[in-house]
Amino acid sequence: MTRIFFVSLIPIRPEGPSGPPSERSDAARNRERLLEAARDLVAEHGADALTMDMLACRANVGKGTVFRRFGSRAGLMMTLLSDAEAEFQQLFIFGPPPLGPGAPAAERLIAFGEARIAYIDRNGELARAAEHSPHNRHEAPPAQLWHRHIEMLLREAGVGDPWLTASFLLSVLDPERVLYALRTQGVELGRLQAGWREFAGRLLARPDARD
Amino acid sequence: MTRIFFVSLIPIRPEGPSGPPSERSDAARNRERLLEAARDLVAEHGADALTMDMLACRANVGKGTVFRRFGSRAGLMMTLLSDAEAEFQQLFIFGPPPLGPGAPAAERLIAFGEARIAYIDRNGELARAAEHSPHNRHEAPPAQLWHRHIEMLLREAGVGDPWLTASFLLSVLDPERVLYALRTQGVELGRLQAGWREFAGRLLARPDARD
DNA sequence: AAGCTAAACGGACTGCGGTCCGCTTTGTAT
DNA sequence: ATACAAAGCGGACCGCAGTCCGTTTAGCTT
Repeated sequence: MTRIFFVSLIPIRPEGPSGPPSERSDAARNRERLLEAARDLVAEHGADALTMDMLACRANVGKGTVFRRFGSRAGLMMTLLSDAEAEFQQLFIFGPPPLGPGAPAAERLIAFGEARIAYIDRNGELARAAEHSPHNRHEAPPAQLWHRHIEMLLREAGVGDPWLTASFLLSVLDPERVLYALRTQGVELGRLQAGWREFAGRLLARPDARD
Repeated sequence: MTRIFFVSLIPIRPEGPSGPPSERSDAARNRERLLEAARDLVAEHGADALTMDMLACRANVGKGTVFRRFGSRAGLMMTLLSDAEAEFQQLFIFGPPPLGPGAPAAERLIAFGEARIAYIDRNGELARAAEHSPHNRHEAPPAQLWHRHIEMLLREAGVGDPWLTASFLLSVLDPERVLYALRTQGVELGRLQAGWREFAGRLLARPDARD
């Protein structure tokens, strides 16, 4: 049985550049200024070093404006990530196997983790900062989508309690943890991915393997 | 081959009540005051609501004193947990099987996770706060001990890259995640433990099962 | 008992994320 | 052109973790 998910694909953030309420011109101008300044600051000093005051100052904008636009520091980081995130989503939902549909669940799960780890290796600091919110946390739209995706794969593979198991697997792929391994512990990207392959492979290994 | 680990068992915190440099009397008095005040505040309002100013005020002590004693908020929480933590350590190192030595690795791992989840259900807020440090994080003595323990079990079970796999499993048992499932998502303790049983069980299932 | 020194003390201060609210700008209705 | 509401703006303000440094005190020495 095929489940159809009504997935809103791109809208990582609720509002696109031109929403129905039609953004006021000064607001649009300020949003551009802020995004440009934020990208510059991240490029120069890294995501962790970016402070909201610094950003407001650089963009010649009041601090209140920054928070009205993005809600929080995490929301800003989310916005900065949205392009990369949308691309990643495309790949595992519509892309070619084994990441996209067409491959067996076990292979798709392995590919998902490998791709996610590579993603974190590239965009990890932003991703980590995007989750560092007192509220939200694991409730951001992308996280929910990953969860549903993995849950579906696990159900396909006949794992009991796929929902909970998906949570477990997402813990392993948490940017905080993955970055800690990559940066602080100095684990090589390849080793991490190989570890995931064995981990996920064992988890979905069918005792009655036959193919 | 049996590996012998020189494990310093109790010292979750570096210094005990009577260290060699012999604590000054006023310092000892203030430490007691602070611990009592901290326990009261946690009992009254929960660990998350405890602020360092509040604690200093309640203990009739300067803020600087609080930080000299515990280093950080996380350090304070660590200290408050040290008794429960030491007890937990005793159980999985010296206690009866299946948690303690004597049972097969797979069973010990399952028991470890179940015990850890129950522990987090009891002391989770403190444990989560104890890890919420900008520095340290996964480097606190207890976490290293758990890691070595799980690593040993995985090696015994013939898992490749036991070190990395142990990191993965500890991600799943992270207080942040477990508490989120228990409190925010409303997952029942029993379901969480059952999920872990299946998860860890699958992971260590030997394809050539014979016993 | 008096003097001395290192340890301990306390609270003002900093930096940061986030909020609030009185003022300004924009787009529209007349 | 003018008036007017609402959306937007900005920066003073708050709470909190953590630091700094001038002052106090415990406990040893003589």
